[in-house]
Amino acid sequence: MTAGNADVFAALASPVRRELTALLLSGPRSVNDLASHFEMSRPSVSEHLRVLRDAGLVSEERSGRLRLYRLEAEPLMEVSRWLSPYERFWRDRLAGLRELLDEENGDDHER
Amino acid sequence: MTAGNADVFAALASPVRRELTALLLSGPRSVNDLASHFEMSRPSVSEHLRVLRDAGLVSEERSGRLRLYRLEAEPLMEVSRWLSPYERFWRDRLAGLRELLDEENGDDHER
DNA sequence: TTGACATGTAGGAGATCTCCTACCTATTGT
DNA sequence: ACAATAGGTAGGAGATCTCCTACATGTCAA
Repeated sequence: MTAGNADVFAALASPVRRELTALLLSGPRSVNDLASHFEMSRPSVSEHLRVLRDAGLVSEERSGRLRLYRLEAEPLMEVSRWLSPYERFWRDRLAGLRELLDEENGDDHER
Repeated sequence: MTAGNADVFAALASPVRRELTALLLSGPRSVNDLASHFEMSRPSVSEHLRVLRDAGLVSEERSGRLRLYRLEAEPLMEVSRWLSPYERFWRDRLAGLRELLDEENGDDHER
């Protein structure tokens, strides 16, 4: 089970785990490297990494005695796909709002 | 405090709450209307709505003895903004993948 | 081989989540 | 005013989360 069966949103619900994914944006990192950015113990970071792994958000690659964690794109793309109907929703909303503003004052706006 | 102080990602971590926001895409709905789509008790749905409200994802408007819950765009836009660096990430990744495939097309590999 | 390092796992304490069943309040229709 | 309707809140049971400290495992260097 390398894949992501677990809930991606639940995995991203923790600020710690979001920071972990942010750290991994710049490339793969070892556990100790990642853990050094937090106050909490290294084993706790390890557990957060497991949650991310179970959600498919990261993968691990062994390299000697290091384990490099790497960000995986697919689950994030899922989030993006989930978001798209809502993007349409707020675009419509903003369009409606602008219409309203336009008709409420005939002034010309800058920009 | 109508605004969303609570964690949007945590609010979206629950499948029930994601389904609630999906239901609200088509427009404002009352609590009973929303609750009718779930197996769980109405008070439990009410609590989920509170979590969404605390995150700013929905707002409530009283209309007689009904309370209409309405989807709010702003927190979803925050999610979208959070996502954008990752979008860049996976685009780069896909671009790299295509490059790799293109150059593998030239020579023949086994399989 | 031995020691040092990198990391995962076990087990547990305490906090939080999720659901329930009462119960309370506000609004509407008669 | 009274009953019915809509919906929030209290309190609690059980599950899950989050963190910790040991401890186990695997790898490298001497």
